[in-house]
Amino acid sequence: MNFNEIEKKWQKYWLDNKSFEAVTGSDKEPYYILVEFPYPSGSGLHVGHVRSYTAQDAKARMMRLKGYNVLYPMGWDAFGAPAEQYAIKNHIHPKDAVKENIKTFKNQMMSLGFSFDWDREFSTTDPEYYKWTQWQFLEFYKHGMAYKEKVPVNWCPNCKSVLSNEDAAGGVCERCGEQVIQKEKSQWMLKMSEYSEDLLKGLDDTHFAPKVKLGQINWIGKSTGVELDVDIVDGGKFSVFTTCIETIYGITFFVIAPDGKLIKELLPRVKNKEEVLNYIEETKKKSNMDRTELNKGKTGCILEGIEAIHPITKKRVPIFLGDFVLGDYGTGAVMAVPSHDQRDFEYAKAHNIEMIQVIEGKDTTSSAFEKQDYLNTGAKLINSEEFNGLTVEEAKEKITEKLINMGIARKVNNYKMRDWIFSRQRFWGEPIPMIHCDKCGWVAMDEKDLPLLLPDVANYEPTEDGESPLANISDWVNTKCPKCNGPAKRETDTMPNWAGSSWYFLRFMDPKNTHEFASMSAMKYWNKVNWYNGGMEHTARHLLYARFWVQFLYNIGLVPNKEMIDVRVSHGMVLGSNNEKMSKSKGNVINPDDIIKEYGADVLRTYEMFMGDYEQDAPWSTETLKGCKRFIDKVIKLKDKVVDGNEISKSLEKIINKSIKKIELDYDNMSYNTIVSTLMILTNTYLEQEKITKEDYRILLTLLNPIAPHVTEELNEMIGNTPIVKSSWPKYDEEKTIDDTIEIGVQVNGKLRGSIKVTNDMSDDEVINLSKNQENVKKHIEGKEIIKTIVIKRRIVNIVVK
RNA sequence: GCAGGUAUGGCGGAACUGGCAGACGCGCUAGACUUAGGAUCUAGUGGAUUCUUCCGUGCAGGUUCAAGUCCUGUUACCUGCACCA
Repeated sequence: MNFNEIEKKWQKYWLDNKSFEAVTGSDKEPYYILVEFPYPSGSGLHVGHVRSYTAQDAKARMMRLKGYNVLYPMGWDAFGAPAEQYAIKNHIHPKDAVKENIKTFKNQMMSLGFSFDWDREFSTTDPEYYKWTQWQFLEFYKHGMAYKEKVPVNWCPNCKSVLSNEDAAGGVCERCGEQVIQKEKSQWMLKMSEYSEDLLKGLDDTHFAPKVKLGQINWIGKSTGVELDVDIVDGGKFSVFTTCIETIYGITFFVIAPDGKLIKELLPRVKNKEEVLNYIEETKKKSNMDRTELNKGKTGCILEGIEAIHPITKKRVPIFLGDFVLGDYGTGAVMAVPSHDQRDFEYAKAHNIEMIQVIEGKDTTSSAFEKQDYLNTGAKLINSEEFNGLTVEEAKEKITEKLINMGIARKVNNYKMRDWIFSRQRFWGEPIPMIHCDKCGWVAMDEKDLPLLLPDVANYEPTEDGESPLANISDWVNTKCPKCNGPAKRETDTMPNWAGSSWYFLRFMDPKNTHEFASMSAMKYWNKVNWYNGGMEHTARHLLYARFWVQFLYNIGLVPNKEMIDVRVSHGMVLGSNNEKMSKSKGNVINPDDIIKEYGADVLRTYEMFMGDYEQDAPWSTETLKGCKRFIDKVIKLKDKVVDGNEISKSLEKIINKSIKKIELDYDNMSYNTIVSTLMILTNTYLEQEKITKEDYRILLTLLNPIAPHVTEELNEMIGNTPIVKSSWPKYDEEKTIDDTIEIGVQVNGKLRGSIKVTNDMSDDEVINLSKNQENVKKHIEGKEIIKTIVIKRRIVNIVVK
């Protein structure tokens, strides 16, 4: 059997017959299965893609056989740095590079037989698509959700571009690994922080995997506490945020952020201006990395000439500057309680500041007694006037109450999640459809003029000064103000690559729509993405951006649900055979094309499903792959045993029914590896038979079809059946999944001593008698007193003796 | 440091609400067929053993007639976040 030929044959058949067309509005029940669309990079499809695409493909094919109207689409996330860099490196226009790469990817996907509805294909770089990305940006802008602000941003000196906090995680550039530094730049921002609470609450309406939900919760980073006003001697005040208001009597100093607004206000009153300014400058030079990893020493200096007043005791308290306080979190200032916070403790030691212990229970001369150690332990307050003797939990309430009554505090939630920096100094992204006019300021482009196309130019490399390459193209930049018609300039920054992927799953529901990004009726029909799969590396950010985007659209009435993704799961990586991440430098990369050529797409698909727990990483093993080839060969060999017959063989009835049931359950649990092993067992059982009927064979082929679609279609055709793709999933009969007689173990004192065959109608007494008559069991209970006998139906017998 | 996850033969991994640990596959051993085998088929394969048992799911305890599974403690590795007040 020439698998290359039959694979091509069936791929053509499916395409010609539109076998996988998803029809919006069909009477069948809709089911939307999604995989993350890839960056069409120059290196082609990775075996990791094959794993998740096959898993979802098998699910899609199975659901179609079960009668669902399945939407399983594919497209291309082709904007962004990887495509641009590839183009620069290979000296071609990104547009052409992307076209080329998409072709490669699509061919590879075709050769794997994925059942995508190719009629719905699009790329985020298509003007017909990014027109709507731009249109949605304007919606953000019109609703006050997009704004431009000069902010200290993460800057990658190598890529010459601004990075979002997410892209600069850990203080290094996500793309090139270069150290990120801080730079002030005027950037478009989306007010994602306004959605913190909604994004948190919305998780309840989803069925994301627990670890995925947790990832979201961690990014949002909610903490509940108290914002407290603090007066300054000789006038003025500032606020601090704390989650430990119970330690208020332990305050011995305040610390404010060197990069925050507060210090700018206070600066005129500071006496040691030079020292303070020096420290501020120093902080600016430090990258994120320095502030977190390399420089945990508690640097800083006191603000001379400024003192705070303790809100309750009215004592004078010094104020310090310290870069362990962040300007953009909370109020940019903290109350420092060195006895009960390790950072404050270290700072106090470094600057010789006194400490007051206010919670009893630990010696605080060498380290702080922190909240994670005292909370919920019944620890009591000391040195806290009328609150002495209260537990921490009681004091938290009482002190908060007192401060609120005094009018100097309020309960506040803070979130780590910041606004989304939406500007990139890049060529290869969606142009931001904004125009700056000296008279009118920022003006949104007219919707009618969208899409704002990227200019066709030869030079698209980033400029030295960090401006977008678009800034050099004066034809494009110079335009007229939509408001006053005077001379104006276009925004030259482009959108981040996360933009296009934040709503692509909506477009798939209605990809050809020319007058809206997707019609409400189409979105209502498909309702939600039922099952979304992607890598763990995207679960935090991409999912958060996409959910934010959708929630915004929902709030302005443009999508039917606040959450448009119901189930989200993440697959494990395919590692190299040495158990390390596949990479060119390690020489452990497996190219799917080579495997398809040598073993066929069906074997590769089967193997990737079989290789291990779907959510866990798994190393590549060509040996195991060969085992899967043997399995497929066995299925082919079975054809020689087939005799006419439209009934299931009596001898196979049980195992067939059991297998169908097991496989359905496994699809729900994403246990793809046990689906394959169940099919292997079924095949092995068939092989033991003298003859099998056409019906036996047809059922096996149908069950295997979602995973190995080509060879099963071919074999099915050879025995004269209509194509599986036009048939339906076999039904099982619950009654026939139960064996009449089974063998169960017999234990004595919990140790296995024998086994017996039992039938369904046997009474417990009969089972016990049978057990006791077992040779080996007899030996172990002889001359001993039987204390207890436990019979678990169809499972086990345990005789307890003394 | 914080949060989460994982730990089962030589290897990848099975084991539903606690109920015969090691399914299935790889590898290995022996045999058959072969000029040949890196093809195929058959049998075996957790360890130890006095051949009947004993020991075995990271480690130490506990609950139970019964624990990979539940509880307490602990170790190692992986992932994410990381001076977030």
